[in-house]
Amino acid sequence: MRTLSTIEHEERKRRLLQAVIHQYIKTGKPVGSAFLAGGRSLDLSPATIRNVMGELEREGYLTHPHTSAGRVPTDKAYRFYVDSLVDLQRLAIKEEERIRQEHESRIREINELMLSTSKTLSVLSNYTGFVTAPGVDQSRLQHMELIPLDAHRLLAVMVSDTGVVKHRQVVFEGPYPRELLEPLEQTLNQRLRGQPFTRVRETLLDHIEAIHQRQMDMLEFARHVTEEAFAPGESADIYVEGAGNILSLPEFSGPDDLRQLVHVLDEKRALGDLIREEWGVQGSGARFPAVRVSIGSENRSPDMKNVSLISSCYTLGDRQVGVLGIIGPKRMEYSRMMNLVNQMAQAVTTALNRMVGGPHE
Amino acid sequence: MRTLSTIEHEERKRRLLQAVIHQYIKTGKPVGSAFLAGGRSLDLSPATIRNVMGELEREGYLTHPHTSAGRVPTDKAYRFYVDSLVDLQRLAIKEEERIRQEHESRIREINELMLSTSKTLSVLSNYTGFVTAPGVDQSRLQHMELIPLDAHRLLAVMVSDTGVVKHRQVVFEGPYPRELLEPLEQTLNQRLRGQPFTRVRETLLDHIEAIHQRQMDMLEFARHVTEEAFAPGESADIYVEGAGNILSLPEFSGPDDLRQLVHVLDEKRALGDLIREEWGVQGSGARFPAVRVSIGSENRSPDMKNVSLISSCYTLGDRQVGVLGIIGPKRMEYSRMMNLVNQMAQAVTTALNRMVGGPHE
DNA sequence: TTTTGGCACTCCAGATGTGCGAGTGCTAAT
DNA sequence: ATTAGCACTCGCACATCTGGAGTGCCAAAA
Repeated sequence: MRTLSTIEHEERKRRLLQAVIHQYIKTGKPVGSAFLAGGRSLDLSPATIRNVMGELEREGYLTHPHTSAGRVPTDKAYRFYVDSLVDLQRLAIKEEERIRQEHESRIREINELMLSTSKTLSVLSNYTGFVTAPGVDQSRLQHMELIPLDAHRLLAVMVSDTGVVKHRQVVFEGPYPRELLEPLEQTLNQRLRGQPFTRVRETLLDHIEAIHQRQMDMLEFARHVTEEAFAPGESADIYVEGAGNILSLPEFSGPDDLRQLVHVLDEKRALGDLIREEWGVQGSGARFPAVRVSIGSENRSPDMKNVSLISSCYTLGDRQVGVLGIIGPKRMEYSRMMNLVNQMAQAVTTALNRMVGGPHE
Repeated sequence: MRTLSTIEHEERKRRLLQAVIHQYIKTGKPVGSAFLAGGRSLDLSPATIRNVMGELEREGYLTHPHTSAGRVPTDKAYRFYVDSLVDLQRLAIKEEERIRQEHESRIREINELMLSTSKTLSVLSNYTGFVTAPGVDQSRLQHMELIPLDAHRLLAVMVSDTGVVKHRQVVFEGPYPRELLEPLEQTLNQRLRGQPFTRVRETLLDHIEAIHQRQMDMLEFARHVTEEAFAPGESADIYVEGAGNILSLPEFSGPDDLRQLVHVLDEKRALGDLIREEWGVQGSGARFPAVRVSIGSENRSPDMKNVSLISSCYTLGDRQVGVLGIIGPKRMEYSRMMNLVNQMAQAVTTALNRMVGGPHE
């Protein structure tokens, strides 16, 4: 029989590995040599396959659960698999339609958009879907309003250019100078429009003496309002849906793995940090690979060593303002899921830009 | 031996039942006659105890998991047990302190109050804690503001007397008459202040012709704003914390029970309805029993047949505006938990009233 | 009449054993 | 380089066994 060149050999190995992973993803059970020999794409005997699998195991792509079980892909194998999925072949039109239908109905507010998005992700993937709301870090103040509530409380309403509305009560010990409300509001709007949220507080406190031109009263008033309104608050607006889905998977039978996972989902703050970290590292500089995949131990959090995270970001203009994605088992249909996440990211981007731009822009 | 009167007999039975439940709550394992005989409070032989337990079983208070296991309390037994816990003896001062400390720090906004409350409940109980935000049904509109965003969008901000702020974008097809903003705002505030939220929409739409006095333009404008601003939106503001806690309990080992439960917690909307229903039935009319307990099958939802729900409501003035509580296994330390929930309800009531009333009232 | 000790009985839980099948690794033949 | 064949290894499912915990009932004691 003809001698195989090293290149051909490697190529075959790769094909075999893909077959193993593919099969394992489908069934979730360790896959043995006999089965693969049965499939038509590889035309080899079980014995040969065994040899190759042996190699792959030595190179760290496969493992045995125990001596006489089939092979199971390692994280390294998944990584290889995902990397080779550059194609990202278009979803069948049908599925694309499905996404639209499921998602596009009645979203008018940011809040609804987030809710709808996480739910859609969860339903279509059958795993856990999440979205982070447009981050305060990335947004700029567009408008600010001070609404008097009573003699010693007023409500500061802040609207960001991403369409997110935040509000905050400002409480005074005694009655505040009501007549200064409007002038202050004007000043604030003048100075703050377009400022990134993160800096708004310091900038303003730094330059607040400029207000002094008017009145001594105003100074204290302005300072207090600023302090309170822009005090760092609860962050981590993250929407999670379908946490239950993931629990019904066979691989999470042990109550230990399971609890870990729920713990992650429970601690939304932590989850938010994790996701932001994932996307924060390399800024929007790199021509973005659109969809990122973290497999098992590649994740920062050890609690997520048994799951994979597929995420993408959505943008407003050219700023990436939020992240969305799904959390599922390591063995999942990566190509479909990556597509789903990708589509959703685009959908959200579109929706967001239209919402903020208004219907006529 | 002396004859026992029926009364004495019943009394003993009761004591025995309590002992069984108590023990089962502690250990989670079926309790047998021998064990109870060992305890000093009952001074009876195992045989006698068996007899009595037999009776209790026939009356539906106890069951066998299988022929030769100890007895396990039924829902009926738990109900009995809870009903007999009228005492609600004060928590040890220490624990009361703990609640204060854990909870009272830095809550200034309703949102933070809710967050902090559910978290506190969860941490102190080690189960799952929840709070429903002050219901829209129970609140009245206190103030309303219309903030122009751009040529065809404005933001309606509504403040309820419970301190909850809602906002909503109103989008116009074309530009709206900006000069009518202030008059409309005034009119709205005049007519709507003090109206219950639930009715605000119809009332206004009914009487909207009254505005007609001014201008024809105004009519359409006002109608559109009203429609959009008060359109029924996402309801179910419910905060849930510590969903993970409950999963680590031995009784939820089977993935089936477990998934049910997570499902409930996942579907916050459903959970909210459930809870509201629980408290909606008999209005605030009855001198309120402060803390309510639903055990297993007493719950409306079949998904909750394996857990108990301990809840109480908090009030603003004399209106009960929200519900809080914990979800835990049927076998839990009812007296302690009921106390906890009770305390928390009082704490939230205090905080809420102070917040809304302001620091000087 | 009530309580109690005794006893037979039941049934689960855990330990132990067995056969089977799936899958491997190696070697010798092709 | 590939393949067939074969011995070997384990885990899994199943049956079997056994100890113990707990019951129900009965007859004796209080």
